[in-house]
Amino acid sequence: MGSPNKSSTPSQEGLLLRMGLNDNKAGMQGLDKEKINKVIMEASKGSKFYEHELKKDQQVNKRIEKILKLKSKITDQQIMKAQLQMDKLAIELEQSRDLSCTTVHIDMDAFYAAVEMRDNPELRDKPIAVGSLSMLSTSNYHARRFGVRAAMPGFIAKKLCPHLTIVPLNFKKYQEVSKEVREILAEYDPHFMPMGLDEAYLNITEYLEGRKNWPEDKRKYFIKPHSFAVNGNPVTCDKSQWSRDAHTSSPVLFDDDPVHKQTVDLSVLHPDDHQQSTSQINSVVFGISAEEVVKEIRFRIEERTGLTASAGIAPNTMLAKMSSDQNKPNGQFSIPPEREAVMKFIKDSPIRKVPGIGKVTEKMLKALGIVTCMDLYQQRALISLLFSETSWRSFLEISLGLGSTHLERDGERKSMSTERTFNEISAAEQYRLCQDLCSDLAEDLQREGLKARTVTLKLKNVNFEVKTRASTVLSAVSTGEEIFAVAKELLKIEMEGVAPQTLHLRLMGVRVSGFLNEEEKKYQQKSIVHFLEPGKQDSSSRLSPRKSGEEIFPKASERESFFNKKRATIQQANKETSINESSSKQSPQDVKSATSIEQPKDNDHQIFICPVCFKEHRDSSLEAFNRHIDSCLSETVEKDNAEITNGSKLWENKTDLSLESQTNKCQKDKTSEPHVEVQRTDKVNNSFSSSIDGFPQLKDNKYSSQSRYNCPDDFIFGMPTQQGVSSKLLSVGKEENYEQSSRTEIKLPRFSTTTETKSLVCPVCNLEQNTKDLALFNKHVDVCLNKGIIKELTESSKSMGNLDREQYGTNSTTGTKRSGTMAPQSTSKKAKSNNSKCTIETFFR
DNA sequence: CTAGGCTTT
DNA sequence: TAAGAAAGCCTAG
Repeated sequence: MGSPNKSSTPSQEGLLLRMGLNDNKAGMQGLDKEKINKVIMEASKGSKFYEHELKKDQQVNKRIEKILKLKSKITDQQIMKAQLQMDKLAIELEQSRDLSCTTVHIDMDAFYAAVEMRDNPELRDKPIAVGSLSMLSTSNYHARRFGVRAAMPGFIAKKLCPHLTIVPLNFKKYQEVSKEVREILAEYDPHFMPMGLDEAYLNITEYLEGRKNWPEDKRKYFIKPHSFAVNGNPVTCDKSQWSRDAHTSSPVLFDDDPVHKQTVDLSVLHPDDHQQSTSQINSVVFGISAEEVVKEIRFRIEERTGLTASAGIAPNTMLAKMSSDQNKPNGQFSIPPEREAVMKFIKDSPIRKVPGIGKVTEKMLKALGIVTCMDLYQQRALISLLFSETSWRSFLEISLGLGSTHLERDGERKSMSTERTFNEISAAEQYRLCQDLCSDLAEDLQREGLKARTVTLKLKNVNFEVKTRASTVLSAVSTGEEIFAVAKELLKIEMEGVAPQTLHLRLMGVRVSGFLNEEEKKYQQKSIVHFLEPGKQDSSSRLSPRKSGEEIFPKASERESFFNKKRATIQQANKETSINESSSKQSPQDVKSATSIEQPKDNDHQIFICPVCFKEHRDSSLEAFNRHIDSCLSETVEKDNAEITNGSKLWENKTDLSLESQTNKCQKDKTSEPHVEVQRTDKVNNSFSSSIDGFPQLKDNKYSSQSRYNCPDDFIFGMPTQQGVSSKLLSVGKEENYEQSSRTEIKLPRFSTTTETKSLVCPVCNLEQNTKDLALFNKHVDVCLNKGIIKELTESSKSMGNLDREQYGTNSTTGTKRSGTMAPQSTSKKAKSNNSKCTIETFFR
């Protein structure tokens, strides 16, 4: 595939490949391909997009250079040793090869386009694509011959194929059709795994077992007289088509296409049939083999939806997916469950066909002379020395034709996001958009009843450069306001970073991740309730997260600057007394005692320190203290809200950006924070961004450290905990101590109230601790935490590093699910030297 | 943890 | 005029 195009320069070729337009998938002639590439180049050249693609391409080239340099340093001896190791591993893998499963991959042909064609007969003979002038989701096979492909902008497609009809997306419809298909699939495997709307994996092993004994009539299907009611217009199919080929209900797709080869006729449909004779012409009986079952599935899909599907049958998902690609459209391919058959198939398969190997990986491997899976196997030693362990392991498995044999139940969701591309907008509009994104996201989030700990802002500038900024907060978020509170800060920081310029964005996105599990949800809810209303048990009244942690606290930069100053003061005083202990080595215990200076030692001498004003409150009740905090906070909250409203106003009415209102606002801010110097420029956007909360810009922000302070929840019980006073503030200094203390940064608040004497549940082990002594209880929690950390450490050390010696002893399971990404990064020097060292040591173990 | 990247539909 | 959205995983720092 993809014989090199002589007319393109290497870089062009690479780029076109990257753009996904040059792999000759639709089977065009070389000449056509050349023309196509030329048109694409002309349409692309000079665009920002193209420039960015070039840049990315150069980055990949750099990576390749790096890897080649590494390669040149590898000695024959190293290769030999690696070879032996890989072979040893290969043998292990071989032993665990499991051919007992029958996996099927079903792939609807040109799905969206096919649906549109089905529903609009006028489109049938035309090249069409689904999407917009800016982006196409898919194209029909007719259009593909012109080089029109998915992920290509429509305006370029139009240049390639002026008669192209572009149909707008109609997601609801596709979802409905997809649902119909899924209903069929579920009959063969109730646990089938859908991948998007048009693909699915099935494990039909069990089904096949049961079907063995099925009587013929259970496998018999009647052929519908083919007329599809399409939007009220019955479409009758050409009779001649049907008498010739009962199963091509979509002559639509392939009528003039040489690919027609795959249309199934009755004789092909059940080669092992005995039944044809007895049944009428308009019925069909399917056999009991996997092939027959898959034919049946495809037949039923077509009968039901009028759309064709391709399928692959194989002993594992990787092979099944590759197989389904083999005879598309409207065809199927099967790899018998024999090692020999598997190897025969894998041998000549280009690595690019392997799911998980994309353009970049392909290019990198190609630079090493690896194109087919056989190359991949032959170069296994080299690969093991050049790529990360995850990568080379997966490469080895690929080259042996191994893949996961069971379909993992779709686990819990890991993240949720929404993003939007737009024409350039002002800073005020950017804030507003961010707000919208957040509330959209919150809707989805609440639909699934999720709360997230990490909020990530994604920005793409007009040069297509992508930036992400994340912040993890202790009090999980779920409402639009809560998410926005975090996202806004991230956005603000970015804006300030370029001030007095504005951000020239073309996309903004918000993502949330780190979802709370059920227990954590309950726990966090409880903590908040306790903080806000100690003594009251009515948690239901608090279910509205309007007042959850993030919301009621001031915003990040305010906290940052404000708390930092206060903390610095305390720290200063603190240092002076404890400088000796903290100077040299300090155990985690020491860190804690140093940091817990404000923690009450026992019930009798409670000293609360307000996290807002930092005043001490001796001998006051927790209720009174919390009331104090509330009042302290209410100022900042008010301010916050005012700002948000202000921002919205700015969005709605730009004329309101008068200098006067700005000045007022700044003055107001100044009153609450005397140290603030608000920058004012003539540019509306800038004054808006720099005065959005009236705080000075934080130069050289490092988000990671900053976001650590973002969350005031370490004050949730009125006391700063270890987390709140990170090593950075206390100048613990030593790296290991920092590591330790940050490791201990488990998102669990401490209990420092003793007003309630009911039993406490350890947040780590979940066991009730019948102690009234908080110090004791906290100690227990510490022990519990340490246990967890130790466990974590041992586990992570096990799975760490390249060629970790442990790994050679363990037999890896065949079922290993390969992730979507191989991301074979060039190994760092350090890693490499470790790598070979381990290699040698391990091997002679 | 954070940031950037790769891959997939 | 015009080059997507959503999600998962990997890796380096």
